[in-house]
Amino acid sequence: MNLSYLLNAKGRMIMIKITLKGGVIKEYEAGITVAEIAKELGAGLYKASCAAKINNQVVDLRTPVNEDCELAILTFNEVDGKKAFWHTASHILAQAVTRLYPNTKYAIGPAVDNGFYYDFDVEKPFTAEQLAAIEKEMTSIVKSGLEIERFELDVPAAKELMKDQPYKLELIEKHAGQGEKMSFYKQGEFVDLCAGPHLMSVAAIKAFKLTSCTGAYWHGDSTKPMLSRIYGTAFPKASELTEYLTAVEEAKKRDHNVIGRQLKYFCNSDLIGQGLPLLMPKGTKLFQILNRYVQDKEEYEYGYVMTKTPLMAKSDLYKISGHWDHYKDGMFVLGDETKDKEVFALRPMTCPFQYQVYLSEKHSYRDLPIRYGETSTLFRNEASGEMHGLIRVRQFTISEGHLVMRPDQLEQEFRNCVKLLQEIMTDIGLIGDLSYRLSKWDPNDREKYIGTPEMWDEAESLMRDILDHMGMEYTEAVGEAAFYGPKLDVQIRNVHGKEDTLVTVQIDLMLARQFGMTYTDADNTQKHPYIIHRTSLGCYERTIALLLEKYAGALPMWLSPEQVRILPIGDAQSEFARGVLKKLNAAGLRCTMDERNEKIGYKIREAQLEKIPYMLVIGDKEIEANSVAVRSRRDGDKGVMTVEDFIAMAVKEVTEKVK
RNA sequence: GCUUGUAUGGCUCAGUUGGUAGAGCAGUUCAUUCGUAAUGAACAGGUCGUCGGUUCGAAUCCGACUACAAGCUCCA
Repeated sequence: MNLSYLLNAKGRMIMIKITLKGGVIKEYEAGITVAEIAKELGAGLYKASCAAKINNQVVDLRTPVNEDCELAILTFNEVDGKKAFWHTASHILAQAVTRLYPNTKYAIGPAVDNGFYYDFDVEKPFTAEQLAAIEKEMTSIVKSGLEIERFELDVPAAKELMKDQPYKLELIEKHAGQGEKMSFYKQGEFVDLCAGPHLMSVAAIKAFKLTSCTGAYWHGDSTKPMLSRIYGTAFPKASELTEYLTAVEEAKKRDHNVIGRQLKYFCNSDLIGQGLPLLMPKGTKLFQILNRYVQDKEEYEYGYVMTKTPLMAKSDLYKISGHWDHYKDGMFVLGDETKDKEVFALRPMTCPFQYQVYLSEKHSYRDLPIRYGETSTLFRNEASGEMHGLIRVRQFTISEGHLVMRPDQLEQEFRNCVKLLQEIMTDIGLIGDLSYRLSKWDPNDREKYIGTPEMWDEAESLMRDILDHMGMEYTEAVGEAAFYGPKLDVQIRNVHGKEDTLVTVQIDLMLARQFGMTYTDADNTQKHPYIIHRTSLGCYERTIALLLEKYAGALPMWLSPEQVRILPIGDAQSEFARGVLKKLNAAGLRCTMDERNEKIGYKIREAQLEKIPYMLVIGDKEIEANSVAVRSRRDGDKGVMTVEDFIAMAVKEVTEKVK
């Protein structure tokens, strides 16, 4: 290897200045590797090092440093350190699998948010039973402490090395045009085409666990073959692994799909069908509370007017809107196009319906914006494997709205939509769990979208500008837009870590043209309005699911279907207790009474398990003092107070929406 | 739609190598009127998701379908 570039004119080693964390500058000979620097800085740091950043670029520990730079050694405590750690774990997994199942073709194995996976092409997909054996093999690999070497090959040599690995060949082919060399990592007999970075040896992956196995399409493309994916996670210390696994188990206990059924918020019926949950009385009450809250807020604070439009329409409507061409697979079509004179379809979105309301009269620029709101039930024929509790269903009700406006009003209206949704998310307590995503179209997949590239560029840059003006933090995602325009998607994770869109605000410059929607401007010309499609609370079913998970079923007082339960000790207190019940109901509190002939401990246990915020125990002592003994589900016995004091306290908790 | 699992009384689960089902909770009835997370007893409740196959015999083995779970794809 020719290292002459590391020498100066006099043939002496060039010294370079490296700025470390905290601004410390150290001098090293050019060509020193990051790992050597880490070792020089301290054995502990070297042992913990996973990767590094040179001038803010993530690099492998083996990277030679040839010029002055800023250097940060990354350990498992940094995100990119974790990624390298997990990526190395995925190689150990692949090595174990290829040892146990020599005919395996291996595809890709990256780090993900909380661990790693590796995709394999095997004759029979892996099942959970096989994971233990694979883990055992992984353990022996880790114990062997194999060093991990990195090397590079040109394309022909890379292809020769990977000649038995079709997926790797495909990846090499994909990168071949870029003129770069292919990098490989080798640990013992196992070699993988891989961009890295990786740890120096397999020995650090002490605590790991294979968590699940499942199918996954090659390149995430459902037309490609399905591979067998194994998920796992790993940590530097066993205690951290245990902690993580315990946290995952704890999170699953909050699963709305479990507690929502347990607490009788919803159920399903085989006879009714998949993705069609039934809201039970408690779920319906919660729906009603949220719905009234949203409708009032939109009408009285944000200037919305309400519509109530049909749940279905003739195919003609969807042909104009573009749904027939772009969304038909997702719709429930009633009738047979080839035979019936008229074919109807249940609506998958509200937009074209509210547009018809707009179109029913002439509009002046002075009338705008018009903000249409609707508690709108929608129907989407999701593929059978996609349903999930209340989060993904075939019929759902959304806090829907369409704002029709002049272009000059767009920014203000958009800002108000975001403000509204943030106020609502603050009130219900989910604000801290949200992330924002600008969902853009995919210019390489024109089929999926209507409109011209110019219109898309305009709509997307309008949205980006507004978001930037607002100082919002957001990510951008290609190919996530609606077929008619870009979206600001408000994302949230469920207990399984899966991300879904909770709320969306969309800019639509296209559909007004399709439908011939106009207003008369000040210069007496007809113009197409801009439209914002938006939700505020999102869809009720999904939001209810996330609320149940957030609070593990113990909803805040203002959202609780049953806020107070009165528990008389015996029949003797019934009359007094009924009087208390009346007063509480009159104060607007959702209150019931448990008059059953049961012991007080039994009644308390039930109310506690049902997560009723307050229990009022009434015995002779309370009657005598004209009071109630208050027990909170959170703090237990809170002592005795007068009915009036309790009402004042409870009402305050409701009005202030205490979490 | 795809991959892997799962499916036993309202709920949570047992059911050993195939010999037509068992518990706890919930329910009903009776007794108990009780002070901060389960009073006691008795009774009732299931052709083991559906359909078909193998077998003298199927909850148990095989197949198809339906539903549920996690993941992939898709999506609010």
